[in-house]
Amino acid sequence: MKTYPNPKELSSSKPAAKKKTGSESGSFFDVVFKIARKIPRGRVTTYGAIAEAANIKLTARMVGWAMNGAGKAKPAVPAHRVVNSKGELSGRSFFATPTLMQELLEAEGVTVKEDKIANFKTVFWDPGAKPRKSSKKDSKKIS
DNA sequence: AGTCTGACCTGAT
DNA sequence: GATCAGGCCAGAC
Repeated sequence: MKTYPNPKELSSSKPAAKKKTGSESGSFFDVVFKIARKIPRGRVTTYGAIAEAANIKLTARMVGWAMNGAGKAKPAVPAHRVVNSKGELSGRSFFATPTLMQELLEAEGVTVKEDKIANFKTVFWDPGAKPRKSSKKDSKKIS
């Protein structure tokens, strides 16, 4: 819906370029982008998980906002690998095409059913989890 | 400076 | 088990 008086093109945001005191995290956007880009192929994560990995400083909502610049972020952020807690492609409408998100996921080996991740829990990847080698299967229980 | 929205999450009813 | 409501932080007008 957009209550914007003049949607035009939403070209006001400019997250990139914004150093801060030299801290690793320039903007909260950067943090989200970093984690989003860290998502392995064929795997998906949730906004909440990213927020948690970001330092709790951000909330799940903020993560979604950061994704607003994902399309402009470079390299492009795999926002299609980010879904909500329900495993639904909530932001699919924000993509170039509402089906692009699903296509990308399926192209990576992720099974999408009805705009939702089929084995969401299976393909779910925790940004906070250590990238340890696959010594064992990641049996994670989502709270 | 104040207001409002926003790709969410969790708890409570 | 499903639905409602509140909360959260940050950017844009």
